[in-house]
Amino acid sequence: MRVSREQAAENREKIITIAAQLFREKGFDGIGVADLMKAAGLTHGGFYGHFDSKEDLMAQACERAVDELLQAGEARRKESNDTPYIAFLKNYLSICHRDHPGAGCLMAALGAEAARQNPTVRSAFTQSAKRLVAALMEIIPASNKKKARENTLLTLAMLVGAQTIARALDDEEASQEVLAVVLKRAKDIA
Amino acid sequence: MRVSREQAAENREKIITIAAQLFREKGFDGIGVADLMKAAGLTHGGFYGHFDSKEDLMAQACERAVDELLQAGEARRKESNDTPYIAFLKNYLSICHRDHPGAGCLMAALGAEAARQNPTVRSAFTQSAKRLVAALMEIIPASNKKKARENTLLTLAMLVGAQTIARALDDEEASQEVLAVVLKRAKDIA
DNA sequence: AAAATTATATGACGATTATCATGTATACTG
DNA sequence: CAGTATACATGATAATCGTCATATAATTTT
Repeated sequence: MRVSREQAAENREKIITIAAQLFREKGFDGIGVADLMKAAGLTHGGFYGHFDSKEDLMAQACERAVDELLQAGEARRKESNDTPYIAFLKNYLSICHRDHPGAGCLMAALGAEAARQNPTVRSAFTQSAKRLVAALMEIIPASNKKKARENTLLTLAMLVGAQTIARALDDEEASQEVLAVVLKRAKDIA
Repeated sequence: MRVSREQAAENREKIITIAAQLFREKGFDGIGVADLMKAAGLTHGGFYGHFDSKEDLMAQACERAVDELLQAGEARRKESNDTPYIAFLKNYLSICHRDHPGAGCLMAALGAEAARQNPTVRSAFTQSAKRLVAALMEIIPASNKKKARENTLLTLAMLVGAQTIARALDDEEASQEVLAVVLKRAKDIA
């Protein structure tokens, strides 16, 4: 019933990765510790050997989610004909992103819930958000640094709101309309 | 233990109003039926005499939340020197709105969670969202109807995203920066 | 005024939750 | 290789959840 130190570390990483996915899919309250561990191929008992609490995991899962986002963005940039910024917009506002929140933007999936969490989780979320902003600033077109920051915050707000609304709407046509309108107009903003 | 027909109807309205507030403050999962009833001055037992289920109440609370929003918007419009559209922007992007989600925008508070609810709740949320869009279209500046709709969807996305981010951030300065930048630039969009 | 109806209170149900205690098999350490 | 440490499994804990059954008191209805 004991595994190697190395295997234990892998298990820990897997729990965080699975949590980063399932929290985004189902919300912090939508998935329990036991189901999380089962999804990682373990039982619930070992959880508190790895983490202080569920909230401890929530904080780490926020950072992990952004890790993946930045890494995936880097990969996509190389296989696209568009500029990095246009590629980012197209991907963020895609129907694929709308339908797979578990692999998507942390802020769109968990922003509203994060606002109600304890200081540890909020702090981890804020740090992760700042890393996202910093990464977006690198690829956004702007005449100077001040404008770049403005453009970044404005664009991010548009994108987060667009996915929040598109995901909530029951009406497929209206949902796609939101994504399409924001994509069209976002290109002109920056 | 029984009240008049009229009093019972008032109680029912009160439960919906309280729910519309507390759901936006704490999330659908963040407040239980018993606490909801207690906040309305009742005990939990009578709940199922008024509603089929918690989800039934969630659906009705969405509609109520938008009722209040439109009504409050109407009232504010009369006591402002700004145009209705500018007044709306200033109010939506205010720190007051950020700090009081229970009296604020349904989509910013519950959009992400609504996407994971059952068809009844999603349908009620969608209808409520469409009423919001229709109301915003009436006051937004645009050269024609098509542009008005585009401007509305774009602006709404910006606003919902801005509040989602501003509420989530632990950093007061960064939070206010998001609201300020979006306000400044939103004025030019439409 | 008597009878029927019903809105609410009390209390309980099973299910689910986060967390913790213990046991055990195995990896590390000497 | 012997002994210790520990990662995980099993199982239990108390708390909370949505929901429902029953009792009761007061309103409607007749």
